[in-house]
Order: sequence, then C-alpha cells, then structure tokens
Amino acid sequence: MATKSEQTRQLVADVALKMFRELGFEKTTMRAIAEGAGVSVGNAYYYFASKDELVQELYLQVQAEHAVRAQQATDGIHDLSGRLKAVLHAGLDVMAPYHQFGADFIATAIRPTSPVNPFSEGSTAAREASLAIFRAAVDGSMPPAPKKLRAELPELFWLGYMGIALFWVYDKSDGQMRTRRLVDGAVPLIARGLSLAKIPGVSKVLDDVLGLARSIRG
Amino acid sequence: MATKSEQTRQLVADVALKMFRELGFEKTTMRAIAEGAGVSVGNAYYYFASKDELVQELYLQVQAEHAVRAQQATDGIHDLSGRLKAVLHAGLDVMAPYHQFGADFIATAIRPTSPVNPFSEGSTAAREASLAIFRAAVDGSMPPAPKKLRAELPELFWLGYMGIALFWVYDKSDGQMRTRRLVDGAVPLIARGLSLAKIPGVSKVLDDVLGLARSIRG
DNA sequence: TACACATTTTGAACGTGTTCAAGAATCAGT
DNA sequence: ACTGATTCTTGAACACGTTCAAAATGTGTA
Repeated sequence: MATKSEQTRQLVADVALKMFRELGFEKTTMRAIAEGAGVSVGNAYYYFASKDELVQELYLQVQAEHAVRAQQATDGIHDLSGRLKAVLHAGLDVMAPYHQFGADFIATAIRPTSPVNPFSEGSTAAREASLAIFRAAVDGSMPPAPKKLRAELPELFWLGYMGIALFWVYDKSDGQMRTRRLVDGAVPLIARGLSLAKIPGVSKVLDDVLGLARSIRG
Repeated sequence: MATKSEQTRQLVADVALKMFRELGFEKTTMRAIAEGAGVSVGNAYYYFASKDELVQELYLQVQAEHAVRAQQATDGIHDLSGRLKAVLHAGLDVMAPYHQFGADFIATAIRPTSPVNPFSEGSTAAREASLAIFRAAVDGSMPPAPKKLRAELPELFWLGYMGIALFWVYDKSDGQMRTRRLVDGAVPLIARGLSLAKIPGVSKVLDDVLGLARSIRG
C-alpha cells in the first residue's frame, strides 16, 4: 500500500486537477487547492515546487491517457492516413475537458523556464513519450511511408499536433468542431502530399529542406 | 506641445520599455516603473490598465520600427526571395534588444485574453499592419509570385514569421545566429518550392489545401 | 475672483504565488 | 523504549499585479 506521503501527494494532485477542470487555471488558487485537500499551503509546496508543476502533472496524465487511447484507436487500422487521423482525434478527445484551461496551459507551457515546456530539456522524457505515439502510428502503417521521410515523419506530425492544439485553444465553435474538421480535411491532404515526394523536382527541394533542418538542429 | 497628461503617459511608457529591455519582464515591476517615472503606482494604472498593456506599447513600437526598416531594406531588391529575406532580417534586427524579454512576451501574447494576442479581434489593426509589411514584400516583387498563391502568400509568410519568432525565442546561440541561418536557408527553399506549384500533381493538392484553409477560416 | 465640475494623482489595501523558520510526526538503529 | 536524524507539516510573511476611495490639481463659467 501507498505510504502516507504518497497519499498526500496524490490527494493534492487530484484536487488540483479537478479544480483546473472545473474552475480553470486562475480561479484555482494554491490556497483553494490546499483547503480542498485539507492540508496547509506550505504542504502543497512541499510536494509541488510551483503551480506550474501541478500543471505538469495534468500534462503527464493527459499524455498518458492519449497514449492509451491512440493505441486502441489505431488498432486494426493500417493506412497511414487513417492511423494519423485516429491519433489526432484521440488527442482531442483527451484534451476536451480542459478546453477552457487550454489557453493558460499553453501560456505556461511556452515559457522556456516552465517544466511543461515541450521543447525544454527538462521534459525530454515527456516529449519522447508523445513522439512515440506518432512513431507507432507511422511505423505500423501499411503501405509504409516513403523511406526518405519515414525517420522525420513522427517529429513532423508531432509538430503538426502542437499546431493543432494551438488552433484548438482558439477554437470557440461548438465542441471545437472546427478543429475536428481541420483534422479530417488536413490528414488526407498530407497523405496525398507525401506521394508527391517521388516527383523528381519535389524530391530535390525536399532533400534540401531536410538538409537544412538537420544543419539547424545540430 | 504635448499636454501634461500626454507627457506623463509617455514617460511611464518610456521607463517601462527601457526596463523591459534592461531587466526583462519579471524584474520590471509596476512599482519599479512608477518609481522610475517618479509617479505613484496608481498613476501608472491610470494610463495603462495592466502590465500587459505596457507590453502592447512595446509591441506597437517594435512593429512600427519593423515597418520602417523593412521598407528601407527591400528598397531596390526585386526578387521575392531577396525581399522576403530582407523583411525577416529586419524583423530580427528590431527584436534583438528584447531577446531575453521574448519568452515572457510570447507567453503573454499567446493568451486569447491578452491585448497583444496577434490572433485576437482586439489587435486586428496591429495584425493588419504586420501583414501589410509582407504584402508589400510580395506585391513589389519581380518576377511576380504565382498568381494562384499571390493572395495567400502574405498571410502564409506572416505565419512563418510568427514561427521564426518562436524559434528565435528559444535560440540560445550567439546573437541568435541559428535563427539567422534558418532564415537564410529557408527563404530560398520557399522560393524554389513556389515554382513547384506549376507541376500538375502538386497544383492539385495545393488547390485542395487552399480550399480547406478557406473552409476552415469561414 | 469664487465656484462647480472634470481630470489626474495618491497610497493603502486586497488576493495572489511563493518562501521559510519552526515545529510535529515518523523512522532507523540500538 | 530511547534517541537522533529524517521526513512531513504548518502558518506567518514577502513581493507582486491590481483596485479604489479619496485627495489634489486643472479647467471652464458666473
């Protein structure tokens, strides 16, 4: 059984996540979390060094849930387009309860100093986990993706997913259906776009793009 | 001559921008701004409803400066690639003094509620001004850009510019030279990519992409 | 000049995230 | 069971962004 310490930590996290969902980021104060969990403010800080770390807790949970659902949703689907669509919709499903929270989450996440920042070194593990979801979608596809791009695609799709999340945050339509339509419309186009990679002229430009990306990254 | 009121407002803004540049966003407290300007905290709030509005002041100034410099830098350059490169580098030049400030600026700007948010309705004017810079770069180019894309290019480039700004924020290299190299490397590729639009297969996919963009926007 | 009204300025006060010295509870080794 | 060290918990305190009633100053009118 869990130690007392682990119980307290979990309790604080649970209360915080529930409040984030129901009240949003700003109305969820550290004092309210502490009171809701029946502990002192200082005690909450003993387990989470900042409010941002509680946001990270949410991020990790959402991501873990995404991994599970993406796995289920892609089961039995073999074409890349279908698999990608399933993964993206699974992501939107998991994020849905947090839509009003999204803006503050992204504002937090985008700071280089934030533990949640997806590009920062601190969250390499989290980013890898998220990338793995897209890698699985690509690697498991039949027919396989163009060889030249296969290694780069997961990262590209992940980046696209970040963009979709940003779009989703600003999407005020009912149930964020515009984002859903964007996914449904864009994914087949991406799949078709990939087939263009075989055209010699396109292929050459693509090589240079990939080369540039590598040189900038290193 | 300016009224006393205008002088005070300008003084507060000047002190704030100077502090933003020299100390960054967090260390520039409203109390410090007020003290530096020789007014009370409440008085600063009489002219600027929030700290964010002072950030907006900075945003407007940077943008105005960008417009001027882009104009100068593209003068006499006719090819699209050269013009785009000049505009982007002009943007980086203007932003340079604020690099350490960049992260907080973007975190502020990305909130839908922020007056600085580039997508929000409140800053339509500011966005239009920024878009106009890219429109001028496209419209003034010789040979002209592909007709099919000409109307969409400014918005696309502007979006790319937002992406570059994001990259720049995270760029810890000396003088952000990686961002400079990214611009130098990416711009010619974009120009070459545009010429692919004439290939029938590519053109068809492109039409669908543009159609999707329009349907989502509306 | 004297008065009424509008504009500008003040500084104390509020609620926030966060820190920290101090104390309470728990544990490990004898 | 005792003791010393470690882990956990507390709540007052700090600096921050922001608000607001009240005061001070400015402006136009009789």
